[in-house]
Amino acid sequence: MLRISKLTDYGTMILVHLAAGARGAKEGAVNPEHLCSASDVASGTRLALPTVQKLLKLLARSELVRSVRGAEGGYALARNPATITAAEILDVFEGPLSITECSTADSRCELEDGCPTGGAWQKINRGIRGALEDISLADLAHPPREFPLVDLSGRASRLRQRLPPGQG
Amino acid sequence: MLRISKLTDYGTMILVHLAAGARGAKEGAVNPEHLCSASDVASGTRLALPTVQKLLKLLARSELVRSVRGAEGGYALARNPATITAAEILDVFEGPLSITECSTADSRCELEDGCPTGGAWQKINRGIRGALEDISLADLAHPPREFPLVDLSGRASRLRQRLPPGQG
DNA sequence: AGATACTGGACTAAGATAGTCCCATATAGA
DNA sequence: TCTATATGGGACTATCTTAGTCCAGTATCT
Repeated sequence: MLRISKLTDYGTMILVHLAAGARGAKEGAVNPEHLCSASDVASGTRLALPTVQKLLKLLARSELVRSVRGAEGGYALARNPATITAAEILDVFEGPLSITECSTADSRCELEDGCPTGGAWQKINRGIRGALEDISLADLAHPPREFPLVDLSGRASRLRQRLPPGQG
Repeated sequence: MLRISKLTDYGTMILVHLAAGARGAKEGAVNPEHLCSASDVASGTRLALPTVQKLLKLLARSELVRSVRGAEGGYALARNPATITAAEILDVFEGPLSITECSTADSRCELEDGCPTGGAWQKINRGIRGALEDISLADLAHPPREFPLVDLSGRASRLRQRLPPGQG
């Protein structure tokens, strides 16, 4: 099935950690403004420090995380976790890549003329992306029991008999 | 974004070609029962022959394609294209892999206890998979303008303002 | 028998991935 | 000002995956 890299998974853990904010700061209040150092994050997530450093650097270059240099510096979310989407997170770590090569902007598909799939995977990709834009970092931190994804098909569904309505 | 490999893309082209069946056979009728040789498929899809041979071998081992050996042999779909799902196609070429490593059956995630994402990606993965099970090979051959995918979030949507109802 | 065509597997080159390390730079506080 | 603490930028390596090719074996039709 479709895969995201380990680093993306780690990166998500880091973001969730930052969203939880200053756990361990004074009176244990959750405060996403609180600066966490890379070491804080590494011990909090149990990931290796060099890996965490690398990923935080990446995140700081994106618009999801801000950084403060120097002693007492660190990292914090740049925006409210509810406004950061899963799609944005994937963009940071995997780039704006597409489900197939021939659907990225700068690679011309030399088979396109006779391509019998007519870009179906690309359309599916856009559908998935749209769905991921509806999932926020806050959701990732406190996920519902399931993410009921429905109707990629664009038609009345024949096969579906999954979740009853009204859960979540 | 989430990616499928080139080979999966090629494999889909091959399946679509087989679904179109005996184009070029007598009176041009579409007949998915018609046996196509690897060379037929290669010239029909403009893919390299060795690659097509490799992929057809893979497909023949799955339950999607049947093969007949010997002179006048070849490959044909084993089932009606409307009953073959995009999820099954991905399974053949990418294996029953998951969006993250720690959600496959035989790899234990040593971070699971403290994993702050609580398996959110895995849940998203199941959602995507469910949606892909609603897309048939027949759909891939004649895709709608878009695959409107909705509501991965499990809540009322805040951000959505995409496709108007009633298209497809 | 000979031609056709699938079967199984080996093999290679190129690229992506995961992880580590080093040095430069910025800041707070003694 | 000096020092400790942190981030910033990037190089580097081992390993795995991917894409693509090729060959020897086997089945079947004419």
